This record gives sequence, structure tokens and C-alpha cells, in this order.
Amino acid sequence: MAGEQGQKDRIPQVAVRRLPVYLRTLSQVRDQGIEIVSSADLALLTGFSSEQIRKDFAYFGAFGTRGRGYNTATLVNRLRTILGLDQELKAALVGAGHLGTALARYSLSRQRDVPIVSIFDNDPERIGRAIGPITVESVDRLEETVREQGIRLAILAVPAGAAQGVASRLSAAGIEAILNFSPTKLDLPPDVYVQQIDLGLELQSMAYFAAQGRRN
Amino acid sequence: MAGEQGQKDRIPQVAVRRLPVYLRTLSQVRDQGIEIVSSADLALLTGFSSEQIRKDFAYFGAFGTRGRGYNTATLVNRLRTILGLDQELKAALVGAGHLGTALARYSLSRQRDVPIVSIFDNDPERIGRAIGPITVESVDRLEETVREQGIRLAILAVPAGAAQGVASRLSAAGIEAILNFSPTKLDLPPDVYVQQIDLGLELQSMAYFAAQGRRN
DNA sequence: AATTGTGAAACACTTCACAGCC
DNA sequence: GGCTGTGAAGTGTTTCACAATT
Repeated sequence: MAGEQGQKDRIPQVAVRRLPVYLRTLSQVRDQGIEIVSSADLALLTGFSSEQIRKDFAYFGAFGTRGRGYNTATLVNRLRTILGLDQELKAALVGAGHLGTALARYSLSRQRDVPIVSIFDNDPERIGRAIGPITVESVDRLEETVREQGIRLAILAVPAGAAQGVASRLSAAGIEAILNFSPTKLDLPPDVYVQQIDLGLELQSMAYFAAQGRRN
Repeated sequence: MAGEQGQKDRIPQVAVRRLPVYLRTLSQVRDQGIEIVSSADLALLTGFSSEQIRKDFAYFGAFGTRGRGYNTATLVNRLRTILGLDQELKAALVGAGHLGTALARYSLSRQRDVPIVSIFDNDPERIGRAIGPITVESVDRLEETVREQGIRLAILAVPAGAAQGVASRLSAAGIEAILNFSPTKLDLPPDVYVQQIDLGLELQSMAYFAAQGRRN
């Protein structure tokens, strides 16, 4: 049996979240013309332990050569496939306020792999405005555009009060993962992956670590 | 013996990072005039399990009444003390580009507990500009201002190439925790708490979870 | 009767240590 | 000889289940 080639057991979520770090590091190393790296080299560059790096790669099937190390170009391609970046998954941004606009500009300039292709807002002042090559659309057109463009990911940067409503609509429209910058817990079917980023919460835990000390 | 009142064993980092969520939820509940909540109520509101909530509170000494639940007002105050928010820890922002400016505006409007009091940049175009009530200073004045104002936290929103240099200066100036939005791993003494937020990495792991499916 | 507080069991993740392969 | 790949041990975190308390 055994489904997709080389994939073992259940893979820890945390391991998946390290893959993009490996990918970025390996791309840089490859671009310096270095063809082989060891897990020890990667440990130095990423701050993760060499054992952990080897184990993470092993979850997806082994890519190294014993006695030598890993081929940078091969591993970059393999990681891109594993992450699904060869599919050019499209993302939508909802919320073209200060934060949303900044995120869009940042993403448009750097992030070719997961491109933002549509931006929505409900403020008539903002609709029609251009952000880079994209024109802000009315949020009324959300479902339609998501379907037409085959958008599968969304970034949410709307006020707290609007977040749940928009998220439900995104979910109903078939969006598979949401990166939520609004300070609200989203209640969604479990087949939607939600990643929360919350400046307020982060600052408050920083206060704890600064005040009571002791990192770990 | 036993140091600060009521603090048990070693406290899991993950538990600390949940406290701000409890604090926010409890503040909302309290502001609705509700005086008592059970861990089951909080579980519904936060999405964490009731056992976990009780255990988290227990790490810091017990605050509930058996048979009744937790007093919202008391618990809010207690959490604020634990997190160190009664100290009004000041934060600096370094990098007044699109993202930095958006973060500053967001924080200035909402986050009274951990106020941003200074903003730095190295671009002469930006120095002297006002963001809300704050005037952007030259990054040359970083050490001086940090000491004068007693700033203990920093938010880093500079280009990748500049991040390590600025972070080292912040650390040398005595900053205790850094929230890093630059896509760079920071190498700093272990007594500086670093929390990384990286849009590019988040989008890439979202691609995985959308592509290969299965949430957990 | 209801709900906390908590040891013990279960689960998740990381590190150790070494066999296997180049 | 050097470095990967991996079971086994160790550590960290969550869930279970129930005694303690109001």
C-alpha cells in the first residue's frame, strides 16, 4: 500500500513549520554556489540541532548521502515540492488598511511562491485604489473572485469585529488556510487551517519574559 | 525559601503564551458585567480545554473557588501582575517603513499596556516624520534614547540585511526582549527573549497545510 | 451539586547514541 | 573517517480521572 512516496507515520506539525526555514537557508547556500551541506552546517545556520534536521528530512523520506551530506539543489527542489510551492497556490488579502497594505506590499515585493492575487475591502474610499499591480475590490465580490481565480489561501487583516464574518465567508467559498492578523479567535470547520498572528498577544508575552526573566 | 509568592515548579513557555489570551477574554467577559466564570466557560470562549486552563492558572497559584469558578475582576488583575503589565514596560520600534508604520499605528491605537514610546529609522526621508504622537528619530540615537527612556522591549521591522546589526545594538543597550518581523534568524545572548514573526515562512507552511490537507 | 486543583497516564517532540553506508 | 538515518531514552505538554472544597 503506502500512499504518496516516502512519507512516514504522522509528521509533527512543528516539523512542517521548520521546513520553510530549511528551504530559505538552503536556497541562500545554493546561491553561493555550495553544492553539498551537512546537517551540522545547517544546524549552525538555522539554530536547530543537527539531529532534529536529519529527523525532519527523514519524515519525508531520506535525501542525504551518508558520509557526504545533502545536495543543496536537490533538497531545495524536494522541499518546494513537499511544501506545495510548485503549485503556485494563490492568496487573497482581506482588509486594505495600514496593516493589510503593508503586508501586501511586503508580499508583492518578496514572496513570489505564494502570490497575493486579489485584495478586498468594504470601505468605498479604498475600493478601486491600486496596491502595486492589484486593484482593491469590494468585499462583495469575494466569493466570486475566489472561485474565478482558484484562490486557496487568505490573509485576514480586518478589524476584530469583522473577522469572524469574513472568515466564515472565506471558509464557505472553499479557502483552505487563513493567516489571521485580527485579534480574534476564529471558529471554523476543522478542515480550514488557521494560523494566528497577534501583535497584542506577542507584546504581552514579551512583557512576561522581560519582567520575570529566564528564557528557555 | 520559595521565591515569589505562589509560583510552582518550572512553568511551560506555552502556558505563558496562553495567558494573554485568557487576559483578553476575561477582560471582555468582565466588561459585560459577568463576575464569575468557570473553566468550562473559558474553554468555550478561548478554544483551549478546561483542564488546560485550570492547570495553567494553577502554575501561578490557584485563583478559583471550588464549586463556583473564577472571579473575573480578580483574575484579570492577577494575570496583569503575572505578565508584568502593571509595570508599563516601554517598547521601541526600529524601522519605519510600511510594515513598521502600520505596526506602530496599530499598537498606538490599541495597545495601552505595552506602549511604543520611540521609533527609529536610518532613512533621512523618514527621520523627523510624525507617526501619531511620536517623531521618528535617527537610529544613531538608539542607545541614548533606550537608556534615557528606560525602554526594555523592541519591535524590529527593518530589512533582512540590517536586522542582526540592529539587534546586537539593542541587546548591548540592555533590551530584554525583541519581536522580530525581519526574515532573519537573530544570534543574540540567551538572556534576550526573541520572538520571530515571519510572513514568508507562515505563507509557506500554509501552502503545505492547504496542499496536503489534514489539520490537527 | 458544581467546579476547582492535581497526581498519574497518555501523547508529542527532542536528544542520544550508534549502526549503516559512502 | 565522516555523516546520514533511526530506534530508544528523555523531556515537555496535554488529557484523564477523581479527591477536595465550597
